[in-house]
Amino acid sequence: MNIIRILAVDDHEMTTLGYKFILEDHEFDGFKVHMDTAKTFAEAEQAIRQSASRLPYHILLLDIQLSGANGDRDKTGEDLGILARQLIPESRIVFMSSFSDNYRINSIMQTVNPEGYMVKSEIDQKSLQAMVETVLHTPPYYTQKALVAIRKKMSNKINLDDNDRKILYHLSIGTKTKDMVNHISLSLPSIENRKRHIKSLFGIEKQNDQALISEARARGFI
Amino acid sequence: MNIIRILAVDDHEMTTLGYKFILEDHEFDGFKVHMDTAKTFAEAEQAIRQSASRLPYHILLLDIQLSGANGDRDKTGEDLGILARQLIPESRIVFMSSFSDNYRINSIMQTVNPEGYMVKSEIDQKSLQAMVETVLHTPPYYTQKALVAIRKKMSNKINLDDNDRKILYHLSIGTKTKDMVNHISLSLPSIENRKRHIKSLFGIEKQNDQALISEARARGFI
DNA sequence: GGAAACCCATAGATATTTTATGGTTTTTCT
DNA sequence: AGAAAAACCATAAAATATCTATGGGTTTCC
Repeated sequence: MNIIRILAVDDHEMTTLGYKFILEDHEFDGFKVHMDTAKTFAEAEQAIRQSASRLPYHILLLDIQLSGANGDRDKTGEDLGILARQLIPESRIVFMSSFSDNYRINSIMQTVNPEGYMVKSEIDQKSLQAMVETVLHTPPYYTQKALVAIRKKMSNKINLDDNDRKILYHLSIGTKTKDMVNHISLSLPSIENRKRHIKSLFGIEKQNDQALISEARARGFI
Repeated sequence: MNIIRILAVDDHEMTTLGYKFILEDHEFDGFKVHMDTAKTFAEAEQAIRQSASRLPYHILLLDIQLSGANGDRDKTGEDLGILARQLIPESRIVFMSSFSDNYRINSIMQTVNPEGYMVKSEIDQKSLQAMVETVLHTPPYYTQKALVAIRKKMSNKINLDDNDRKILYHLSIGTKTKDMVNHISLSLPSIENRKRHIKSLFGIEKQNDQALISEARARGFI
């Protein structure tokens, strides 16, 4: 009987324990699951590094939010995913996220390109088991809410460049336009111009930033 | 008991009949299916137009390839989808395609943005029924091979503009570079420049068109 | 071997983007 | 309400990028 080795990372221990019980108890066709768990970025990193030199994990289940040990701006599950892709490229990576916000999903699809993405509210026993099967044999596996975000992005004809996206991102987190010059290597008038340009692409000429933000959100950019 | 009205369009009559038997016989939760079928673009268009003024179809199942009556370059299922979106915007559209080629899927996701996409080799009784349920209640529904193409596209950081994509498309169908000036409003040197540029984006500088085609295919552009 | 197509480089012409400047309107805060 | 801050807008010059014409070299294919 083959053993599928999984590492589950989540700062809520109950969550990883739930995964562990469900998957280790289940009778898969031709294999059994063995699961390790980690609660912090550091723990997870160590586990991944160790596994890299011996037996790489078959699957990594990563929460995106990892509350830091000391509370400050900490490494996320996304960083962990990027690291894992380098150290153990054969491993399948699945994100288990509380939110299905578009900006996050888009970013993760580009930086990590995971084999799976599950929105936590949609996870149950059956979907967990289906995820493992699918990810091992015919990835990818996405839950419904993740699919909705992905569809939104795919159907989008407008392609903004990096600077445009940065502008939208900063708008969304409340950065003032005049302060964006410190984060984006463009002059103030250029940023204003681009905002105008994006508004016209969105069909909301002559409206204010609030309208831009909500339209960008509706279109899945943020 | 509610009736869900579906129009299935496919030039192979056996295919639509298969859909009809499977879905009309199945006991859904709270509704029954009634299915009309059409074999050609013209038939389908008429059915859609008629339904628009009375009772719009709940779901359209569209094949992409519709062999024309007189054999020449004909309207496709994609055109039908675009038309249907205008005439009966509330209807759910699902493409039933023989191929999962990326260019097609990308194009359709942008022009029609269907509620579902099924690759025919993956269709069976169970998935058909699941598709109907999902598309009615929580779209979208994509089969596995469609998902693979979608994932490939999503994970792609590089964004090419319309002309770039046209160049790749024409390359893929064997158009000679010097003949592309007839299909793309650019001069020959510009097209050559763009090819070079795309190659550098793909990391295959100084290689020939064959390499470009296969790289573009690997990255899901064609 | 020769024609056709591909590949490459240069330079002038075009188009687009950025920037500086100066102003008006809206929002925000006291 | 009134002042300050920030958002908006327009113009023109500067900088950049893109396109095109031209003239080659190189590969591919009959």
